[in-house]
This record gives sequence, structure tokens and C-alpha cells, in this order.
Amino acid sequence: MPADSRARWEWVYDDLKRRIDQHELAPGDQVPGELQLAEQHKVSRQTVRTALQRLQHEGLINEGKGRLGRTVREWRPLVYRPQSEFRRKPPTVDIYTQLLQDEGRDGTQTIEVGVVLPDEAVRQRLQLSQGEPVGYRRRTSYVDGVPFATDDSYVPLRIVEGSEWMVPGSVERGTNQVLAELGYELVESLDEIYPRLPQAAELERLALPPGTPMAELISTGHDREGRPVQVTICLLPGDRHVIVYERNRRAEETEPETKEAAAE
Amino acid sequence: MPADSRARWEWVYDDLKRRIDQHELAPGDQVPGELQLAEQHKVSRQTVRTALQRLQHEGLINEGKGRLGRTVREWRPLVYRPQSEFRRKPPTVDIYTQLLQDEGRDGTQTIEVGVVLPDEAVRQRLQLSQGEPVGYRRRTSYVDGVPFATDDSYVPLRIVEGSEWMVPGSVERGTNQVLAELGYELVESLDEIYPRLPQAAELERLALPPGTPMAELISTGHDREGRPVQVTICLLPGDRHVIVYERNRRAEETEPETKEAAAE
DNA sequence: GTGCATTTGTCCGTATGTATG
DNA sequence: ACATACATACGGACAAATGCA
Repeated sequence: MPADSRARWEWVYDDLKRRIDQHELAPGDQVPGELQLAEQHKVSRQTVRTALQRLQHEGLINEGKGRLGRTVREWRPLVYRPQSEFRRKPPTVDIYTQLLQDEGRDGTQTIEVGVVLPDEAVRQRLQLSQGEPVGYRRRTSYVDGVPFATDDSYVPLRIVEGSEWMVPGSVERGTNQVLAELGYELVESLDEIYPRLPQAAELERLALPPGTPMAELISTGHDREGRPVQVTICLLPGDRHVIVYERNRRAEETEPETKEAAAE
Repeated sequence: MPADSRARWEWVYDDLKRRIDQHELAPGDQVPGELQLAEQHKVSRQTVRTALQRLQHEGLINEGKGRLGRTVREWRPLVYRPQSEFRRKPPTVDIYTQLLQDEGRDGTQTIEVGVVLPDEAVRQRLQLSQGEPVGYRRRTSYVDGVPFATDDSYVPLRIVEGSEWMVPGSVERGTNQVLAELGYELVESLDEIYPRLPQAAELERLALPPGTPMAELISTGHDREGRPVQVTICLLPGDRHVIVYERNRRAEETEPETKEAAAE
């Protein structure tokens, strides 16, 4: 009817967006109900819903079921530092991220181990021939009872078969130490970060609302001879994580420049 | 009526997802029309639309206007290596031109410079007092005519005022070299990566369809004394980029001991 | 635990506007 | 100008999840 410039649902969208930005609707607050918004803006409930879905897909509000309705999303990321795996010293440049550092939250994890035929992504990174099996450790981490991240590690079975790497539950001295004792100490890693949206199965595993962006971090660890030993695939929901790297000129200058093309 | 476990639109979703995964629908192909899918699955067009919107928000298909309809999205990411900034190989080229040369694609860019009061994110990372202005260089990079990424750099105005850093257009020897000549050589950097969804203004600047996930990469560069000099904020759409880091034990072990932070 | 009220999720049918070839 | 296909919008209906009495 209006033949106007902008769509009706955008009015609703803009109204709610503004109220959220100005903290008139604070994180954790309930979003007004669909019927209420429909009446306020003189539009149908379906129109309100498209506006709400946009906000949901931008990560500003949660989907709401049952009595409680939708809520404004909270954003409290944990800091994830891939480099801490190799680090022996406290980070040097930490002024800002210290603020975001873990505030002593309650963390638990589940670990599942087994043997599978790797998919193409893992197989290529480990440079395995078709049909060679890998051992896996699939971990899901929980903070305050909600899943926070998953990380699945894969190592050729011939390396870890019968070792402590394949034992369920946490390994006190760390699985990387186990690999080192087996003669495959990890000394360098290539990390690939893919920002994307989760797929249905991942939504379920991480108990994410649809539309939550995340990062897939594929880390390929190499031993001293440069052979790939372990692939770890982390799924890090964007509303729960910030990934932090440090880099410095000196480290780059002293780095060997030989394996540049190995990524492809 | 359905009395079934899963929603009807999920059937449509699963069907299309499978056909895309198995390349029965190849990248660039047209997705079957909404009416056609509705008839095939014996559902209404609205139900088909919710399935298609999910696929769209997951980045698997494009939104389609006009005669052509929806198409299966192509996925050809560029490799973005923040660490190449500190590499010595090509001394003059900046991150993006090197990246584009590597891939052999046609790249252009627009650069805009100016002076602003920084927002909180930039101000805190540069440790500036309230009201201190910064110079900025805002770049939008295009590949094959479409925007590919943006990166906005900020440096305290007192450092770059009157220097070549504030000159529009590319600087032949690189802006980091200019900073070095001004006595602020960047030797280390803290990179924070936030997976998130773009906001309205960013959608416009990057010409993105809504729901495209992306990464915000905030890189804070420090000089030899550990003082923050430059903040660069990159927006990297997830369907066009993969971010790559390399790390190794040796670099972490040989790191300089600048300050003794309260060890964890 | 039951049942009720509320709110969102799903689904339908229909209609009109708009972008594209 | 026209056909096609998507975008927007309405109204109605029932199911499912949740909080609370």
C-alpha cells in the first residue's frame, strides 16, 4: 500500500535496533512481543517477524520459545589464544585483552575418542593416502553449563594407536606431550581461520541459536621435520570468543621461508 | 497434520543442502524456483521460503532478484596473511597488493584519509586521552570489481601530522615504512579476531547480502618500546577470505622479556 | 506433576510490488 | 511491454515450548 521508499518491516527493525543501541533495551532484557509490536506499528505479525528475524540473524537478539519470549543477546567473549600452546612466558602485549580474560567461570568438558576414516579436509592436511584411518579426540567445552567451543583433533592411527592419546578423558600432562613422547613433537603450526555460519549439526552440538556467526579454526601441527602430525578443528562461536594472535618482526625475520607453497 | 518430528521446511532445506553438497547443484547454478519447490515437496511457497532463507543466511545460496532467480554461491576465498606484513620478501608492497599478486587477480582500491576523534575501541588500544585526534586511512579493496575487504588504520595525529602517511592514494614504499622514518617502527602486533555479522553500514560499504558472516580483525601495532602506534581494523567477509597464521615453538620461546606481567 | 496462559514456531492461502532479462 | 521469480505483506490457524499457579 504505502509504495514508500522502505519496507514496513524495516521500520520495526530500525525502532528495535535503536532501542537496543541506546540500551533502552539492555542485554538480557525481554524484547516486546510480536503481537504487541504488530499493534504498535500497525503491521501484521508476519511483518514483525521478518524484522525480528533480521535482528536475530545479526546476533542482536535471541530466538525465544515459550513464555519467556525473545531477549536481547549478551556478548561476553572469552579470549582464545592458539599461541598459548607453544608459549612458556606470559604474553607481552596484553593491556587490552586482560579485561576480557576469563573471569573465573566454571568450566567443564566432555572428551570422546575413537577411530575414523578422515574426511577430505583432514586427509589432505595430514597428507594421508586414501583409506588410512586416524584416531580422533572430540572435545566439547562448557562454561557455566553451556557449550562454548568444540575442538576435534585427528592424528594418523599408526602414530597414536595404543597410546595414551587414545584414552578418553583428560590427559594430565597434555596430549601434545604424549605426541612428543611418541617421537612427534609439535613445533610449528599453520592456522586457517574461516568465518562462517554453523551448519545444522554444529548448531545442535553447540546449542547455538541459528544465525550465530562463528570461526572454524583449522590448525595443522607439524613436527621438527615439517611433517604434518595433527589436525585440530575448533569451532568458536562469535558471541563467545575472540581469537588473539601476537606477531612480531623478529620472529618473522628468523623464520625459514621454504614452505610457503605448502598451504595449497 | 504432519504429526512428524521435524518441521516441513527442514525437509526442503535438507534436500537442497544435500544436492548442493553433492554438487548436483554446482556453484553458479540456478536454484529451483520457489513455486517449483513448493509443488515438489507439497508445501506452500512460504514454507519453501523459510528453507531458502536458512540456506541464504548460511551463505550457501545467493538471494535472487528478477528473472534469474537464486544461484548457488561460489566460494573462492583469498588468503589473508597478517604475518606477511613483517616479512621481508617484497619490501615495498603492502598486505593487499601482495595478496592479490599471489592469487593473480585484478585488484583496485580506494583510499581516503582524514582526521577524526577516535571511537572508544581505537582510543583504548592507542591509550589516548579523551579528545586527542587521530589520522585515519580508510581503504576499500576491490577484486574483479566487487568490494573484498575494508581496512581502516588509525594513528595519533601528533605522529603522522604533515607526513606522507596522511597523503591520499598508495604510498609506494608502504605506510609502515613511513611510520618507521618518523621514529615509530612497528615491530610487534596484537591481533584480535571477532567473528560476527555485519551491520547495516558495513553491508553497504562491502555490498554484502545480509547474513554474510565476516571477521573483524583489530590489529594493534607497537613500536620497539612497546608503545601502541597504529590500530588497523579489517573487515573480512567470510565468503571471500580465509585468514592464515603460522606459529612455531621457537618464536614463542625466543620472545623478548619486555615486562614481567603478574604471571598467571 | 497438572493444567493454564502466554509467546513464539510453523504452515497455509492469497495478493501486490519490484527487479531482471 | 512482457514474463518470470523473488520481496513484501496480510490474515488465519494450530503446534510446541515455557513459566507459573
